[in-house]
Parts: sequence; structure tokens; C-alpha cells
Amino acid sequence: MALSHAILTALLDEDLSGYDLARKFETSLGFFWAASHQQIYLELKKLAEEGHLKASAVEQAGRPDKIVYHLTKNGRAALADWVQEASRRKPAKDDLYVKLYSVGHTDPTPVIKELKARQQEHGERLALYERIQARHYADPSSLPLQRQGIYLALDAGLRYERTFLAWCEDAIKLLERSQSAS
Amino acid sequence: MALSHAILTALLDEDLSGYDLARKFETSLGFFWAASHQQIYLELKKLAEEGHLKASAVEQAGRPDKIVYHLTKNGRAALADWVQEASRRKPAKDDLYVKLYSVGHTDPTPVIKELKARQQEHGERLALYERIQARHYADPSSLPLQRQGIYLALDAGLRYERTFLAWCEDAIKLLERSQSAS
DNA sequence: CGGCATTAGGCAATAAGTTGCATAGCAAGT
DNA sequence: ACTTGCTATGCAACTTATTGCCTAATGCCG
Repeated sequence: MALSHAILTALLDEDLSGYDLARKFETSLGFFWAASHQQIYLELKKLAEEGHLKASAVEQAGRPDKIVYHLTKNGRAALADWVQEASRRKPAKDDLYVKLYSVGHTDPTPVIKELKARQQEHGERLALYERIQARHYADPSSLPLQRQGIYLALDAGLRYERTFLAWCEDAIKLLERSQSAS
Repeated sequence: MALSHAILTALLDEDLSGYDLARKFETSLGFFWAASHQQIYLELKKLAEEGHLKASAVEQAGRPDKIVYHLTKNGRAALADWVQEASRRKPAKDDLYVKLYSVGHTDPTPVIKELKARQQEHGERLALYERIQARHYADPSSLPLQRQGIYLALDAGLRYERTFLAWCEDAIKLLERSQSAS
């Protein structure tokens, strides 16, 4: 229901092969909607069957042939419908929060360890977002409309990572304090 | 893989029936890991079969009988193992961000509309978190260890909602500005 | 008594996502 | 000749989650 729409969205800009899409989903749209190549190839097949995409085989010299997908009028309409549908907030579904609930019952050390690992991980992600922003979205008000949406998504990512990191730090402090107190 | 652990976590505190758990997942842990009653009953069955939980039928007067689940030593160990495992960040997987990528290609009006709806929704959620915090977690440093983890999860929720709302406001501003400019 | 909400539990079909594996062409290095 | 790595596509099995539906006991309201 949703990866399919992400794929249609990615194909608004340009025709792409499954392989191209898989790489695109490692960055950009993939920051917000991750997908494996297996899943992508499967969805592409379905979308082509449903008439949302048109597949065309492209012979290549020097590398394997590929199948390039093009968004049809049909697909464009389906995407527009989906954009119009209201969507709801989703719970975070992050293991970390669940683990916090066990803190009083078991040793908090592994949770602290994980918080520190997350600090690292989210710090790296923040740095990545910051590089992208500095390189491509430094001046948001001068951006063409097509880039403004992406800028906003990136901005949401930046704010999220910063908030998470600040929380992380405080969480570690609190847990370490009560650990040494006991 | 994960709801099962959330259930085990919820049963650390007290023995509960499937029905009780389903209600618990409407708040508290459910803020971070949502689950329907169908899914919960299914997981409970599996967990009991695997020996992580012990099921006991309880006859009730004045209401239907129920099955109460108790965390076994086995289940407690499995949970401890899981807490020790490292977990990774998850992409947001929020439709809204995907929709932003389509902004330059279709009319941004529905996206603005959705942003406003989200403002409402996240505002309500924030208010709920704030009520809970004021009522139960007003003074974090004096909290017993068992409540500190929950406090931290709640705090993460509070910060997330505030960050999201601030972003929402700016996003609406930007999109409305470029809409009127075109 | 009838209807409705609450408590309590469940099944079946489908959708979505993950994991592991397989195939194959071609280029470049050793 | 052999291996490594990138490009390119896919299947199968499994887990996880969603959706829609169902049964049944009881309490309460009118």
C-alpha cells in the first residue's frame, strides 16, 4: 500500500530501472521509506501489471540489460488519489522505547549501552543530513517548488535527529545517575 | 519479533489477560508500539506455546471468563536476551514525507491540508503526553527506577511531538508562501 | 423485554516486509 | 585462469501486521 506509492513518487522525476530505484532508496526517499531490492522488484512487477507503470527492456552494451519503468497516466492518477487521502501518525515502533519500559526490572546497563550506540548512529545520520542540506538546500526560499518538498522532508529529518540526540544525552545522564546511586 | 517482546515487557509488572493487554496497548507502551487485539491474542498463544508465558483460565462472576498470562522464568530470560541485543534506528515510514516528494509535480494543496490535519492530531497527542507527565512524572529525579524508563520514553514522545509541531508550522508557511507566489 | 455497550476471545484472508539464496553479464585486477 | 565486485533481476519461505468478520456472556438503560 505504501512502498508502491513511494515508487510511483520516485518515478515522477525520471524513468528508472529496479536497480536504479533500489539505489535511490538507499538515500533520498529511502531515508523516510526504506525498501530492499527484492521488495522493489516485486512492487514494480505488480505496478506494471496494474497499468500504473510501463516496463520497457533496454539493451545495454558493457553491462547487463535492464528494465526501465515509466509512470503512466494511470499511475499518475493513482498517485494523485493517494496524496489526497488523509494519512495518520504512526507510532515510532522503535525497540529502544520498549526496552526502556523494562528498566526497573532488569539491569539498565544494556539499555545505556544501546543509548550510546544510538548516539553514534543518529549523530552520523545528522551529519549526513547536514552535508546534504549545505550542499543542495542551503537557501530554501530560492528553491524551485519541486525541491521545496524534499527540503521540508530533509528539514524534518534534521530536526528529528537533533531532538533525538538531545534526548539521548539526557536519558544517559539520568540512567547513569540512578545506576551509581543504587 | 517485536510485539512479542513488548508483550513480555508489559507482563513484567503484572499478570494480565489478552483483553487487559489490548487496553494497555491503547496507551502507555502502545504509544510506542501499537497493536490490535487480534495480534495480541495470537502472540499470547505463541508465547504460551513457546513456554515464555504460562496461561491460566480464570472464571469470573458477573463477566466472561478470561485467560491470564504469567511471565515464566523462561520468558524473563528471553526478554533479557532481547534487551541485550542491539537494535537499529528505523526510518520514519510516514506517508507524509513521501507525499512531500511529490510537491513540485502535483498541486500542493492536499499536502498543506494534511499538514494542518497533522498539526491538530499531533497537538492532541502532545496535550495527552503533557497531562500524563504532569500527573505522574512531574518530578523525574524522585522517581523510582521502574518509572524512570517510562518517564524517558514519555519524554522522548514529548520532544518528538513538539519538534514535529514546530516543523509542521514552518512547512505550512513555506508551502503557502510558494503557493500564493505561483 | 429489546437493544446497546462492555468484557472476553477468536478465525481467515490479505498485505507488507524480511531473510536467504540464486542467476547472470561484464570489467578489472592478480 | 581466477577472483572480486558491480550491475541487474528474481524466487521462496517466513514473519509481522492489518482488515474484516464472528461468538458469547453479562450488565444496564429504557
